[in-house]
Amino acid sequence: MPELPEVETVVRLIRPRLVGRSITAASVAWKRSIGSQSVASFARAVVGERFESVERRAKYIVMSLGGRGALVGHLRMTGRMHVEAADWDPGKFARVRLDLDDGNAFHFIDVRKFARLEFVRDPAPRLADLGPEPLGPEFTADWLAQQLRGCRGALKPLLLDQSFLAGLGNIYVDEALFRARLHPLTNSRRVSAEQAAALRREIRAVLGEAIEREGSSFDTFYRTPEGNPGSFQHQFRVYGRTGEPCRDCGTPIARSVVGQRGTHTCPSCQPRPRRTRRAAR
DNA sequence: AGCTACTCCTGGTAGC
DNA sequence: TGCTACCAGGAGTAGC
Repeated sequence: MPELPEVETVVRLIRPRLVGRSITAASVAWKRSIGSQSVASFARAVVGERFESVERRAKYIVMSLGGRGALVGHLRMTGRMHVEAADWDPGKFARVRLDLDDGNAFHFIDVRKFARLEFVRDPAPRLADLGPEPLGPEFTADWLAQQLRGCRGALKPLLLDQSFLAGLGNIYVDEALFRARLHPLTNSRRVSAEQAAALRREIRAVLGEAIEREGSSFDTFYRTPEGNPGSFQHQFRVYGRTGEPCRDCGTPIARSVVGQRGTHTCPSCQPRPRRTRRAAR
């Protein structure tokens, strides 16, 4: 499922094909994909507008349409974006199509219908609650250590909270926690300054490496806008490796549930915190 | 504040 | 082969 590296990959690939292009027609095959706006008013809002910029903020894709507004996209689990020649067939999961003035068409494709592509006059309000970018300058070891000291809950749900830190999802949280040798149930308040520094370093490392490899494709869903799978799934150390030997110590990777999310750890490299709350299942 | 549960969805898979 | 049941999960929301 698209997390920060996958969204970044999508943005980098579609940006040069969209910026400067104008929308000549819009059609919507699944109404909820565009949020609560009617298809007619969505089409009125976007047709004739020109893409000025395509940027990523956390897992959102913000496509600015002049001063008139913006398209804000979120791929959730199975969303995809393509810019292709007008006769390209987007398949049965096509949800929104925007024809462009250069003869291409932008396609918003989504199997599970959770993804959104909404027109808003001002994207700022819906991005206002997001925490800092993990690859940005605000995300320092000191900042993380200080924030963690002020929180009480388990580490993993906090890292998944987009208002705390914006862009991580289940896969990269599991990978970063493993690399930092921290158990997902560690109480945030008990993370030392050294551990916070390691966690910050590993979060940035795992995201950076994943972007280099154009994200992770371990199922049939995520593809780059060129239709290629990413390759970071080959670098997974714990995610999806339940029962397989830890690459560092050979101990079988364990699966548990933390915060209703499948969670993968090496029981030996990431020992459970001394004073645990009840582990979920 | 921090939990839990629920909602939205459907392809893939396990079990029979 | 064909059926059913269940699973995955990002984010928003509600309730305790």
